Amino acid sequence: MEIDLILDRFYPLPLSSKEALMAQISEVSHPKGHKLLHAGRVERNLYFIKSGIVRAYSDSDGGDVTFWFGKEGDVVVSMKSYVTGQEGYEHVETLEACDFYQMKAQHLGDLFSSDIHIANWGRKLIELELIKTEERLISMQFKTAQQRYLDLISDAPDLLQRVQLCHIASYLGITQVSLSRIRAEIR
Amino acid sequence: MEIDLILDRFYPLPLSSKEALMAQISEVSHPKGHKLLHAGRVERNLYFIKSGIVRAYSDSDGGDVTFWFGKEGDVVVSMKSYVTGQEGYEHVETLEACDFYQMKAQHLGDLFSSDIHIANWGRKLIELELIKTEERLISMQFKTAQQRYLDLISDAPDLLQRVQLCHIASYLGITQVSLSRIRAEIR
DNA sequence: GAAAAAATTTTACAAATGATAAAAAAGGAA
DNA sequence: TTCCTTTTTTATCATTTGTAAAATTTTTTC
Repeated sequence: MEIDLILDRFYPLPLSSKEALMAQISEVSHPKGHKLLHAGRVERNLYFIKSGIVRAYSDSDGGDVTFWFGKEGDVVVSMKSYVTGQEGYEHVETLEACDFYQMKAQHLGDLFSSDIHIANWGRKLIELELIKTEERLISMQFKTAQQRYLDLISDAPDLLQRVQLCHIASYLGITQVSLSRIRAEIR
Repeated sequence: MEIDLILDRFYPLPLSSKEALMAQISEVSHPKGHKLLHAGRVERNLYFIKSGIVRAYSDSDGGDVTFWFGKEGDVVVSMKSYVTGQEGYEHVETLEACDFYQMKAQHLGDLFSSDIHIANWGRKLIELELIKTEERLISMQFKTAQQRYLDLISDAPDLLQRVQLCHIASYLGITQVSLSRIRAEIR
């Protein structure tokens, strides 16, 4: 997905603002398995996914817990790190070979201060992210694992083809064994 | 909490911007049990809590599920409704007699378009909200109900005094019986 | 303060999920 | 292909959580 299209996904930008954004963006590619963001660091870059798929995860007692998948058109940013300037709690790794559009968080911050259209574009981007997170939180709170799995395959059927089941299980908040049982029941 | 202090919680605003915001704000009070926002409606107002406590909840099969508590200084808004202009999925009701600062979403939108400081203030407000929601999602995914309860009483001990346990149980994603078991274990 | 209502806890049993280990299936490399 | 590694499924048992109903405590009302 071209950067031009990605930027337009969130909020209509005047051409001059879009160009100001694009002037700060470079392209970068990473192979499958590359770690893009590291928990415990203050991350200084953010990314838009041109192609490929990534996951965000946190360390836990018995392994890691995936809490987000990103694909073409999505923004990759260590939210905690970006918002508060403190160490982030998430790792992000590529699950396929990926192409990214890369930008320094500092540069984006500068644009927020100088261009009101970009400030509102950034606001909208975060607002949409918040809605999605809120909806997932609610579904974690009052849907069963089986319902969450069914929702997932209807919302993002390609995920099953592209992502290992162990990551999907942890994204759903269950063990891989439980997921396997659910899949067997449905069949 | 005075509106002046509330506005400053998120982002430093120049005096002129703060005054522009305050010019659009009026005060309103509601008794305990009042429904401030309704699921299924497009809500046109947002609120800052001057005093009191509220909960946001969604309808579910067997009753309602509380997914947010708001108290002094917090913003009350139907996020879905406000962001997308579509019907919201949440109800908000007062759990105590409450005083609010009220504002029309439309007016705030106008200020976002005309005042870059307010646009960035709004962005910061949402960013902080997103962090909180993300942290809760992660804790739902990889902490036990008991850990979540312990976190809650250390983060917001006053909640236990002010809110019924059935709401706290549903906020934690468990039944009231489970919560009761946890409380008995800890004692 | 007593009666009534509401909120919380307890109990017993059922269902769902987790932990572990082992088997089966799928995918990759020589 | 054939071997080897990784991923997924199956089976067993232990633990957690849910459901429903009763018992207890707390709060409200008169």
